[in-house]
Amino acid sequence: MKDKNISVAVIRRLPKYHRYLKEMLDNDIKRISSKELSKMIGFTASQIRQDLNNFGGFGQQGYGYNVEDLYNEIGKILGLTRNYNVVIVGAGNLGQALANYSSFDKLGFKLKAMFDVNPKLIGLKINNVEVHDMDKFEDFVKANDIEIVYICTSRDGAQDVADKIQKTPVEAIWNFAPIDLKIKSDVIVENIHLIDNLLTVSYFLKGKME
Amino acid sequence: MKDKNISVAVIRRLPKYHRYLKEMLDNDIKRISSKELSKMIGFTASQIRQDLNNFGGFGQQGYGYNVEDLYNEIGKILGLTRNYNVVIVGAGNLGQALANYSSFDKLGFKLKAMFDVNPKLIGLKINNVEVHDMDKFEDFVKANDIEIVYICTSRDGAQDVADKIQKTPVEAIWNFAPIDLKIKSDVIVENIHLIDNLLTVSYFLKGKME
DNA sequence: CAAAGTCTGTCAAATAGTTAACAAGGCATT
DNA sequence: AATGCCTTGTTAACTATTTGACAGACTTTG
Repeated sequence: MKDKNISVAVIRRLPKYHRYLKEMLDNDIKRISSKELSKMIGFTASQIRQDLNNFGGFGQQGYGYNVEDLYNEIGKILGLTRNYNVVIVGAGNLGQALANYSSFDKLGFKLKAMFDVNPKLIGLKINNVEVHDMDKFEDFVKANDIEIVYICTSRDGAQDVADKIQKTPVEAIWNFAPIDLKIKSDVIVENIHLIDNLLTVSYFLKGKME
Repeated sequence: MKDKNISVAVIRRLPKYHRYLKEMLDNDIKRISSKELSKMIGFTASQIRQDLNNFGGFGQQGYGYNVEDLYNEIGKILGLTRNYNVVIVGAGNLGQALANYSSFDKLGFKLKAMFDVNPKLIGLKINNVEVHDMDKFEDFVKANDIEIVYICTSRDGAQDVADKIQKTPVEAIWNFAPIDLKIKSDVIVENIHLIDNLLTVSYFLKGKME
């Protein structure tokens, strides 16, 4: 399964398939056709078949797709076959919110520690995970095979964290700070730019009013 | 400025322009060419000119763009010329995090109230905004000209909130619950699907390892 | 077990989005 | 005030993505 030449557009749809298939699985639905899935998920049936075929022929003519198999296959494609060690930097409300989401844990993203510079937060336990002093970050990350860091600091702290990360074997950053991190190495960066997203809301709102 | 036929791809880049222009403004940079901006922002110069030209000729040949003017123009396009009344449903960590972000307020998104079903949270004040009982939601929203609702509930509570919203004049939803809301009216929905985003991280991580 | 119906995989067509190229016009400098 | 340099706006070429169409394969049903 050498996923070469798969476009990002396709990749970003995969989690949605995964989500809907999980729901079907929970509702004991055994099979699904691209047409039915289309109705639920809102993509065209053609697109669904095209998307899935990038990774192999998971369906069967005259039958459709086996929900459980397809769910597992997409899980594999998304890298959900093993656990990832994770830490959160920034133990404010947002960091705590992420620490408390059990769904990340269930998918294999295992939170090993949190870090902050604020003495009031250091030592706290959130959902059984301890908040450490940021001083300990590099050592901890190296010693515990951390692969992903969620950056939940303020805008100003984020680049510092990114710089520190580049001195470690960390492979990926999930960034919530409203800034584009400058990264020299090949660390993967995925951003949640809340403000950017909110501004599209006001754009469309404005369009409605006119 | 009849923004007809503008593609969503363009719209989603506008907030990024806005963000970079703000930074330049703060650094007293008066003018910028598409080429320089390209270097900073990572889009091609051609794309930048193309994007901006969808909305009008903001630049000047031989000179470039006036940073302040362009910032203001993009602000206008994004609907940042007035305030929006907002409430948050779900006063857990995430709701509280959003309530505490001053940047939303600065851009004109004015938080008027929060709502929750949890008696322990009701009555609390977060950043000077009170948490009300969810029972009061519809009345409050109607009485206070609320236009945008941020849904920060669990997955299970979200659709109920969406249903309630459709009985009010609320125009837009910013949804953080991991579900695609079923909406019959023409309410604008913008989703932050954290899990979907995180799964793209594991996808790319997996790709790196191979 | 054969006929009728369904549904995938895939190729081709259509649409959308991005990049390249350049003419025309303003700026800066002498 | 004229020359040369920049930089936009814009058109056209190119690339990517989505949709449509259908042959072939499997399922279902009687």
